[in-house]
Amino acid sequence: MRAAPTILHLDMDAFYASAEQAAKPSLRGKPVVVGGLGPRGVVATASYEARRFGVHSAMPTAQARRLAPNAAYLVPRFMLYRTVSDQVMELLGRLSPLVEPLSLDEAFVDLEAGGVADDSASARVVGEQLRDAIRAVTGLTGSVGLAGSKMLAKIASEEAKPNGLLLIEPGTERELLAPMSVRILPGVGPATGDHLRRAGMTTVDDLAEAGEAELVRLLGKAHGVSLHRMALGYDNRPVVAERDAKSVSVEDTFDMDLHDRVRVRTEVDRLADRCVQRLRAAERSGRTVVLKVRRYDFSTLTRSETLRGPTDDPGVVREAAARLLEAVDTTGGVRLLGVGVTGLADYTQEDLFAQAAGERAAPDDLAAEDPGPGEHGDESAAGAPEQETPEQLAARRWPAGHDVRHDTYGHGWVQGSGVGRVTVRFEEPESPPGRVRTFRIDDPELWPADPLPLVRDPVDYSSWPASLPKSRSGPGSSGGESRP
DNA sequence: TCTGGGGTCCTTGCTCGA
DNA sequence: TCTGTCGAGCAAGGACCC
Repeated sequence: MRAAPTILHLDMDAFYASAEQAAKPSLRGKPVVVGGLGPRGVVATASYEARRFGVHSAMPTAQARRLAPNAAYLVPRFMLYRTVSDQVMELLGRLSPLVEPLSLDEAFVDLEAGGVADDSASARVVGEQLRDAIRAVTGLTGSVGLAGSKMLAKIASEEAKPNGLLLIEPGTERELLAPMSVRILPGVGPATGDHLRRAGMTTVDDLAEAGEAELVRLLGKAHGVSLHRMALGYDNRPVVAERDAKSVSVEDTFDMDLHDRVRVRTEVDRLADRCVQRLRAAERSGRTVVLKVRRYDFSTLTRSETLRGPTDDPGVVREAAARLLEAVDTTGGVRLLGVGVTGLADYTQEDLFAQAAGERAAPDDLAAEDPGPGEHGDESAAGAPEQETPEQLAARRWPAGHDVRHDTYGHGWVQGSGVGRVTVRFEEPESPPGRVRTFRIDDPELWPADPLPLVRDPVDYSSWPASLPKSRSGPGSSGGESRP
């Protein structure tokens, strides 16, 4: 427990919303909500300005609109977020070979393994320089937690938010954790939190005092043992750089419940094909096919079937999913369908009989895949404009927040669209806030465009962190500020 | 108010073979 | 031959995370 605080946890602040504000000058300082905009959408990220209205992640977008009617509502643009995330991960990779990404905006780094820090002072210097580097390269802010374990580093970055750094000194862990809510510990969500509260435990100290046996009795072996250890500040999980995926799945929630059994079957086929596309892109195959059905009343059930060997054959997955669907009662309506594959392998040991049957039923035609109703329109094919027919022009969709280019007015983004019109604000990441113009959706001068870099000429960090840990003279280093 | 999508891990219950 | 037991594999669901 007295390990040097050389585990770093980075958490980008309100990542998707901040990236949108950086890309769109007119949104800076204003409430921004990124998420699903359909009738059943939920909030992925809210900017700090939107959070002041009570908007938060996982809230239904309809509810967010009631709380913050004047916020900007945008659909996620994963291509932009992935690009920024790659830049951040590249910086982390300069610090250590042991970087464990948790998502696009979060990662653990083992600084000691990278030889850039071995005590509190050097770890703090690295943390400050990293925050400066991220700001210089991406234009965004991130919060850094430093501690002797992953759990404590993550708690530290949470406490440091937004735009801060917190280092937990060895020996102070217990004292720091004791008064905190049990919900601060990883693995304690709403259900476990309620369970513990009913047993009279609300703080981390309550868990530590309760003892391992009592927690095991309440929560089961694995959960009870690990929770008690964490309550005492013990967590020796290593930072793991490479993690193999264990499953691949796709799912869609429909704007309206599906009642037609034939339509349900069609959607399952479509999901199976999308799932196999993802599987093949990862160069994997899988042995167990899982069908997920969420019914009209939000009850969710899964059905699975294990094949004789792993497959990446769309026909085989489609047929297995269809067999599983046969056993599910869908009267009353279906809200969500999902198809997944688990038991992943790097090779295919095809069930030859099943494969042959699949080939008879449908040729291997994934190239003809159609995107389906749940596709988010993300990563629209931007690029060299080609001649479009009037029908194609009239059918174009302009998702809110996506980039566009107009032959006359230049680069902008979609502020809204409807009744045959699309409203565009013409501005770029490093321009002043721009003005708004409205066009017909089939305007032949208007094109989907790729996102622009958030920082046009970033500081060169290619030699960073050569000078660590002795000095803090890394490029762009301003010393930063840290809390508390 | 009405709850996304893509994952991971754990628990429980059942079956089957040694 | 029958019975009990144990572990592995599978299926389903729940909780959690970002």
